[in-house]
Amino acid sequence: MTEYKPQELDRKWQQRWTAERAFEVVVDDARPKFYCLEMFAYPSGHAHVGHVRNYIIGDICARMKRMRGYNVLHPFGWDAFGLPAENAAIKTGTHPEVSTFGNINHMKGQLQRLGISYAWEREIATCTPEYYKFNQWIFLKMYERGLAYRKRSTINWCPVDNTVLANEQVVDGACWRCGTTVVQRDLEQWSFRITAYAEELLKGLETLTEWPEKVVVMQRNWIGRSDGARLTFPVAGADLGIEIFTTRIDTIYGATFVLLAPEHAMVERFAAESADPDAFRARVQQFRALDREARLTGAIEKEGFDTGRRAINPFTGEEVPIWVANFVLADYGTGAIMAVPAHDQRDFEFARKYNLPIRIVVRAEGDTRSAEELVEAAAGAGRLVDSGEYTGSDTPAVITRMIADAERRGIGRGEVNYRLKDWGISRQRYWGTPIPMIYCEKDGIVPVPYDQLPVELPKVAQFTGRGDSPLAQVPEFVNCTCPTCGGPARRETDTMDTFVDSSWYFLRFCDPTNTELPFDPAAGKYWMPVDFYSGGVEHAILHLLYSRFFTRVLRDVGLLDFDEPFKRLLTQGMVLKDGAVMSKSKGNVVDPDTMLEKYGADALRLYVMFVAPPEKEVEWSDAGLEGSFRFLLRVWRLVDHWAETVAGDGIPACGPDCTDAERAVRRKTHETIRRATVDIEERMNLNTAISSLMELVNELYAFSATTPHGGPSRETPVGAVERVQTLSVMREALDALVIMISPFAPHTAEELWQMLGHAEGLTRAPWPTFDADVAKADEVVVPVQVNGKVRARITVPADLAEEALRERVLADASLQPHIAGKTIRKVVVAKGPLVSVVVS
RNA sequence: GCCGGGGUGGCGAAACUGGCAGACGCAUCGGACUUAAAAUCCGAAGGCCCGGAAGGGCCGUGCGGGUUCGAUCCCCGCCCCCGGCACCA
Repeated sequence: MTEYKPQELDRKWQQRWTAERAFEVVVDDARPKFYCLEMFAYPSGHAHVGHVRNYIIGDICARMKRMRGYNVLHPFGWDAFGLPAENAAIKTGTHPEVSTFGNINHMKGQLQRLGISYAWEREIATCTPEYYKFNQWIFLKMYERGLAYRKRSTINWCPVDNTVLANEQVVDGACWRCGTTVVQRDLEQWSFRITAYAEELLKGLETLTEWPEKVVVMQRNWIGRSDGARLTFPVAGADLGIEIFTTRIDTIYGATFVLLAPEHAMVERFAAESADPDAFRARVQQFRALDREARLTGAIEKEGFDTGRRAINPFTGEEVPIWVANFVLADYGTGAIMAVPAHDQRDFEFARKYNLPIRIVVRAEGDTRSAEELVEAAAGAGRLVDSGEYTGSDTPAVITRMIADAERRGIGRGEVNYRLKDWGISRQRYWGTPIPMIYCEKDGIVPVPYDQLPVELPKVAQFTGRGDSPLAQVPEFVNCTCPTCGGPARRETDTMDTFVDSSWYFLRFCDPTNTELPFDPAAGKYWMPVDFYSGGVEHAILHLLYSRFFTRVLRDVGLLDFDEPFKRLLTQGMVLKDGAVMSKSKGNVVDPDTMLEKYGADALRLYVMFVAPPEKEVEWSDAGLEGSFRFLLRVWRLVDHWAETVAGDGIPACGPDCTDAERAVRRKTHETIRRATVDIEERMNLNTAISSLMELVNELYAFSATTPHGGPSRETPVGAVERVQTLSVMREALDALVIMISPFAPHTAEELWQMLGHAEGLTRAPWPTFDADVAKADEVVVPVQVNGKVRARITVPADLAEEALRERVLADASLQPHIAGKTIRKVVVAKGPLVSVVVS
């Protein structure tokens, strides 16, 4: 018997694949393409089995599709910019570039040792000028289209380190490094106008039929469309109007006050016009400060104060007080609302707290409570009361009518609002893509001309973690000439959010070396969209939404001719150890290399796919890995036992003269082909695909034991001679088994494939085809239920007619005790087949 | 609070969405091989009860109802767990 040495096989076949460039691909219009992609990796240094699970899932898919005849693009790359490398530089002084490429190098080795079939010649790293040049290119296209613009927004600022902090650098409201309480600061920053595509991004979700429902719902909620109306409440005694947004115009007769966000523009005006402006402003400031602190710790108490001004309800003509309230959001809707305490829980709490009037104007059927009796707002639909001409109308319908009336009277209009906000992309960091903009005293904001891209990161920079943007401290970078007037100018010193990098990298893989464009549109047209995309749920919203946004922008720029980048999405579950997510800080990581040394890549791959379906979380188990290794050994012994006899020439294809046992083996073989193919290709239930292969192996062991060769655990007796049909059947079974196991255990399978006498490698061997005739059984066991309980099983010819089956069932001896002397009410023959008898 | 997804043997799971619940594996136990052990091969195994045994009976997919010849699957009402959003007017 040949010994199974997985580590040697790993090396041998990995070298072979590399030498043969087995996974490289070019555009080929003659073959159907398949783009299989796993979310690229942040090069943190070491991949643990949790990360690696995702790459294995993608690899099973890629390898299988190759054998199914597809031209498979399966690339990999690195999401290489980011804060951790810069933080490390601040701590250790190592330049981010050095640590990043060191990490990439190590992780690439890990993936190669796992035998993941990547087209490595297409590898990209987002931190290279060749890549980020096109971040800048896309930015400029956005700028031209008005999709990139400057706006004031709030950032976290550490007053001691004098630096901007990312949200994850703020721990319990304090700076991660020095512990100082973080303050908010307003900065001019670049934003992408993703809201311009809000409706399209929402609509597009309906076409994503191969995405997990969960992710679609999360995106839908994130975009948060809400249909309502914008109405103007004139300010009493002033030539002013407060615009409010409401989804419940039907409750307007119950609007007993108006609320402004503390940041609302009119607040400052009211302050200035008030008797004591300073006191007024102090109160507003107090809210803003309280608000911020409370947000950091959790729930905030609703608070507000009366501005002393009054607004006129445009429907009732009634004057109502205008208050400032801390819970009104400045950046949603208009930053002002009409408060209807009877029918909105927040307004209700506010009104009770400050003794503001509560007026019921919508009643659910049978509800006769007075406003004083309410213990919470009645937020549901109902019939309007005390609502002038609208009294007696019902909630959903009356909204349309009231909006139309408002429009006619020029006091408002229907409006759609989105929760989705524009995407602030400026980061005051070094390790990212420089934003290609120039500030000139004379010409203002000037984009860097395309022929001057990329704006490269200066190699030298101080990583102190203090002060403004690190790039602002590099004069050679900052000082430049204005492209328009040639005079002295300053560069933008902020870099881009790394989500920009990952919003189009899948397009770059189509044409990774293009120096003129992000990618050749023809290559994009051939390879895109990504047919199968897998990665963690943590990217369910941002990364996937931004990618969908970029795809549409690039479509409008003329580079693409479709809307959605990812056809099928799989969100893989995490791997837990001791019930917790693996992380370096918890010290519970399982290092794939350790497992490789012990069992080889294939056992690890197989185990991780076998424990549970890919979407599910799994708990790591050494014993489980051991079990998968045992299964591979079992396969190895089986093939090794038969290889020599079965590999020879002159063995005919399986013919009609098989014994029952041989036919049973063929049946199992084809049934396994059917199940494994569907499980891998359609259902992505990789665990059940493996279990069906295990069943086949078990059956082949049992069959072997009945042949002159004997079972695989024994030496083949000298002079054992098999029926030629046995050899045909075994050859068919073993070939199919080895091919089908190869996506999971490619190294072992290649070796076995060679042992079975195949000269060509396995990576593009044709996937076996299912033959329904072979798989069909001649006899079937039919369970028979009496009043819902299985009372007998009868064996009948598979093609027995339904009528004959009924007769056989009712005549069956083992059933008699259950039906004798009773009246047969019904006999149901169900598919399966299964017979259900109803007696009484 | 709202929105998703789940609760199946000792454990991971399966049942291809209304048709034999627990495939496949892990752990366990028994047998074979071995001087012995490991490895390997073969076998047992949801719970309770009857039987010496072969075998048989009842219960069983979080809980309570319903629809159906038949429910892990569909419907109604609860309980628990895991994710996401969280004053979005």
